[in-house]
Amino acid sequence: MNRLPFDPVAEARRNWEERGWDEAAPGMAAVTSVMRVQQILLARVDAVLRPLGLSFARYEVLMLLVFSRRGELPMRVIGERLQVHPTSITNAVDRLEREDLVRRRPHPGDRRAVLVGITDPGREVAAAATEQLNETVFTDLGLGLREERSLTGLLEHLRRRAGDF
Amino acid sequence: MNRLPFDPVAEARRNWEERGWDEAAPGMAAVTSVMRVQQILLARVDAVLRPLGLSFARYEVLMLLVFSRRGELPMRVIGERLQVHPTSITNAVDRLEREDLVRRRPHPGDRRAVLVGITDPGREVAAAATEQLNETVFTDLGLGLREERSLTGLLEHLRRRAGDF
DNA sequence: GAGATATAGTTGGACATCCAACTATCGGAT
DNA sequence: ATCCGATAGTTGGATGTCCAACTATATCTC
Repeated sequence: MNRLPFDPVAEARRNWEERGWDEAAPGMAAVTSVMRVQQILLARVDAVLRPLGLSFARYEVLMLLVFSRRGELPMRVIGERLQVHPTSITNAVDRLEREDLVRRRPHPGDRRAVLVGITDPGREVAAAATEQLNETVFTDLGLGLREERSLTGLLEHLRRRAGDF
Repeated sequence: MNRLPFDPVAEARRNWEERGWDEAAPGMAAVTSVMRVQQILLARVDAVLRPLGLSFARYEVLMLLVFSRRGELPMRVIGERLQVHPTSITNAVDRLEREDLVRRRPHPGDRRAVLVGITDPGREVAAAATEQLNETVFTDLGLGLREERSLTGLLEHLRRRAGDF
């Protein structure tokens, strides 16, 4: 991916303001920035996870299970926590199960529900992935600690307002 | 989508710190936050654009052409500006062309290259989409102006460090 | 100026996400 | 107790992204 000789977001904002859309320009710039940064970060994360046979979504599922009391959760809870549609969870769990990293079993108390439990190989892969992500991506985002905290705080505010939690 | 009784990002950070991954915790929180916010914003934008038959990617292509001198650009330039793989551009332009919003023509100076030009209907749709996005999404992100600027600034910093521009 | 290398764009395949529709089960209202 | 709306999960289809491989053309190198 080539480096551009200018900031495309700033360029877009300039164009917005030129047309008199001043009200909307800062929001447009923020939205566009988030989209691009997500692309950048996802690419980094995926590069680490791909050799391990994981996507970011599947990694998140594994970690949720690792952090759960009994190493298992109903599908619904996973979907809620990751804020994605049930179909994405079905898909992710299908793939994880195919590689023996998780296992489905019927929920004892609710015959509609399915419990997903992490396996020992699942724990191993999750640990390896976390170690590499921590080392390679999370400890060096290209921002200082203060900036990272500030960024996370602003995004938290937005998420709260959006009804995320 | 239901509201969670707690902040999943803060919860994840707590889990990270419990395991002694303090170094990586802030970066993990920042990455996770960006992913989630991108999801939220993309959902809002898509909800506006879907009735117009556009996706955010296709909208970006149209706006790039609107802002260009002659209303046309080579595929390569579009891909560079939007920082996506050539295949995504091929896909986006295919769809836009199918709906007569853009048109391909051979590049006069380089027989490998293809110029993409916006049509009059393309300009109309782009204008309608922008009006609605400005009104519905961009002017109310759920952050104050100061916060929006701050957010955009932090993300700009990250993009610059990542080699975006 | 011929051959190696790089670049522009497309194609096919893998994968992830969302939506709509469906089955099965649960649980509340009457 | 029964009906009826809500809930859990899956399936199929559309969309979008990335990657690897390919064709065609341009450009660099000697």
